[in-house]
Amino acid sequence: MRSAAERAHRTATLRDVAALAGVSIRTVSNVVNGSVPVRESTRTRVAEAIERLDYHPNVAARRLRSGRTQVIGLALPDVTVPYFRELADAVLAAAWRRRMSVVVVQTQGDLERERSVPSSPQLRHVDGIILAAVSLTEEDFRAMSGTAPLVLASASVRSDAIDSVTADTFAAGRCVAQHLLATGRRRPAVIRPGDTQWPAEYDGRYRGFMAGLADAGITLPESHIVSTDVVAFGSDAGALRTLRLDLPEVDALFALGDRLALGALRTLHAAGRRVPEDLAVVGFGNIEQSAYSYPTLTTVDPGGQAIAEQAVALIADRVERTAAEKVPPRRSTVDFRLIERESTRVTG
Amino acid sequence: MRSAAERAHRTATLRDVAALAGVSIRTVSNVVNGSVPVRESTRTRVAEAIERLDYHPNVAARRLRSGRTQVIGLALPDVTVPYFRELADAVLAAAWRRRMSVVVVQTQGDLERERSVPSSPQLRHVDGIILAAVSLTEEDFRAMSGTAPLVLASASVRSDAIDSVTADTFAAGRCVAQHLLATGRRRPAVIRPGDTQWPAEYDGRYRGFMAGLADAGITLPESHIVSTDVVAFGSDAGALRTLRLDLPEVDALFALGDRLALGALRTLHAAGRRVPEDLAVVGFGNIEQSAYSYPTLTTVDPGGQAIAEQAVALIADRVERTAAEKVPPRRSTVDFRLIERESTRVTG
DNA sequence: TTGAAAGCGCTAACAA
DNA sequence: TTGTTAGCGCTTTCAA
Repeated sequence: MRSAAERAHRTATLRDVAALAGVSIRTVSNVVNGSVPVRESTRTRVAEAIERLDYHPNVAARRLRSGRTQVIGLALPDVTVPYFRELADAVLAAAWRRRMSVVVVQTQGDLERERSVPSSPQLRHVDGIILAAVSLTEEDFRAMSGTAPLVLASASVRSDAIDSVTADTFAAGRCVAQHLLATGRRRPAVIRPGDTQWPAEYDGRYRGFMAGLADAGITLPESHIVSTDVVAFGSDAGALRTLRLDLPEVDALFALGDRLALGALRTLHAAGRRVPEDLAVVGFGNIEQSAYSYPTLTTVDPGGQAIAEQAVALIADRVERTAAEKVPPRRSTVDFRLIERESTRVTG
Repeated sequence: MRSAAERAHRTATLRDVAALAGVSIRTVSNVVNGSVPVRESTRTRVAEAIERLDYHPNVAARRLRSGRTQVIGLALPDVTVPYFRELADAVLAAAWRRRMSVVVVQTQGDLERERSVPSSPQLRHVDGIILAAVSLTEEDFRAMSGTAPLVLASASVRSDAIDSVTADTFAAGRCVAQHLLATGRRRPAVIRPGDTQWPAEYDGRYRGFMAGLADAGITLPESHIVSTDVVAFGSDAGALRTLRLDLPEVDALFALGDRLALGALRTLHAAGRRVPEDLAVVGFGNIEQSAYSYPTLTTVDPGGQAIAEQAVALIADRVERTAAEKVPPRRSTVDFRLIERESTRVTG
């Protein structure tokens, strides 16, 4: 049985092209792959035959021989979560530019599923895998090293055992603290996701923020560290209660994620507290909506675009080199940017 | 050179397993595929050998022989757009359950890119393609029929030429009208995306709504049909201006998409018009945020989950049947649901 | 029920 | 610069 995509008209093979062009299949292969010089006149003749027969290389055969697929895997928690959705978008775009296909697999951030990514049957035929892990630890990464080319691409999770590209979320968190302090805020609070799900994802920015405050001699009281559930948080009543933002002395709020920040904005508005006049708010992620909220949200752009771009480049590079070449794990850090918008604007 | 995923330890092949089990490769193949009965004792021996060698079938070789890949393609405008993101999520989940991989390709809703989907190199090796088209017309679909198994899976776009699964958006639009009328509203307005980009996507629900109003003898004046840009709409100032919702007589608003509706909600709130007291608002899409807005949004769930599930089932079925079997195009309609929330609640 | 063997279409080593 | 050819690992026909 022929491939599904090829049923219609029996597809042309190298052999057909060779016959039509009056050369050997070797020559056709050379023309197609451009790996070996071919005389111009021959090339033209072959090209014509290819054109005429609408020849397309059979990927499976090529793969069977060469081991390359031009397919990469992208494993992430869930395309529904803003940060990962935007990572997916960027990876897809970067891969497209390089004429590679992307197989997407969702892990739901589940530890077991993340662990089994490199051995997943769904990813068995890929050249390399971009893994946006949120639950794995260094131990897991060590176990994974030495398998297929693998690049870690979360904003926060990095490793010494395998390639990783991340944002320096610690520095970003510290930068948020500095920004808040620089605009005259002195009594900040933090909102973080309560479900300890995906702790690694939020840890860096949290510690960075605390460090930034500590630099200025500020320590947060327990009551100014609020934990809440990201999703439930969306419902305003719940958020208001959770937030206890009746705390009147708080003059700045760092929400560890944009969704959290957006929820806070709504809640504060409903509660009659003015942003940024009474209270500055900063998020993290620079998701699309953050530019359209009321007021628009100051946030950190963790450089998802750049992370994606680099991750794809790293994979491509690893794949390029043959098994022989041992390249030690590389760690690459992408620049974050603090996007200043209305929610922290200095007023009157 | 070996496949990337297989470099580590030279992977076992059928031959290795056969040697270890003391049978021919034919028998091992039979055990692996379960296609032909195998004596129980033989089966056990082979299974042990497989286990011991950690044998995994080589997908490329299998594909080269059989033409199947267990990979399907998903082509959609952009994983960043709520409806398509949720479609992607559902397709990924459905495919995962069937142990299939999904290659995702973004078209940006661009006509040319949608047209070239079936012949795209990125999708050359898939068994079938789920296409969420927004710009193609019946003519394009006809041109595509007869190539790889292909299923159309937008909420609105259907075809006579190829398999399609959609929601009955016309009925849904009409249902919205009925709901609004049933709750006592008499002077509705519509907001639709102004950029005529992806017209097909919005056409059904729009016409359905109009038909529903017509049933009750209502015709909308021009001034009550507002066009606006989905994204710019997010900025409140822009929206307010665009909306001209100073129109004081309007008591109901049908926004053809949830994002539009959510924007309207914010705008109305800022303008001091109360929802649902002064004005009812209905969206379309049932995107996650619609459940968390203030007030929560009444909207239509076009059954994206079911669409995805069915699309995957249709593809799997098409792939199952060999080329010989001609199955005529099938059209499948999925149930929509009107999700009643606060924004249309009857008050007082 | 099992074995032997013929390719699927391609890449690349070896020859010319 | 080009031709010849040996497989890559698997499925499947034909025989036994």
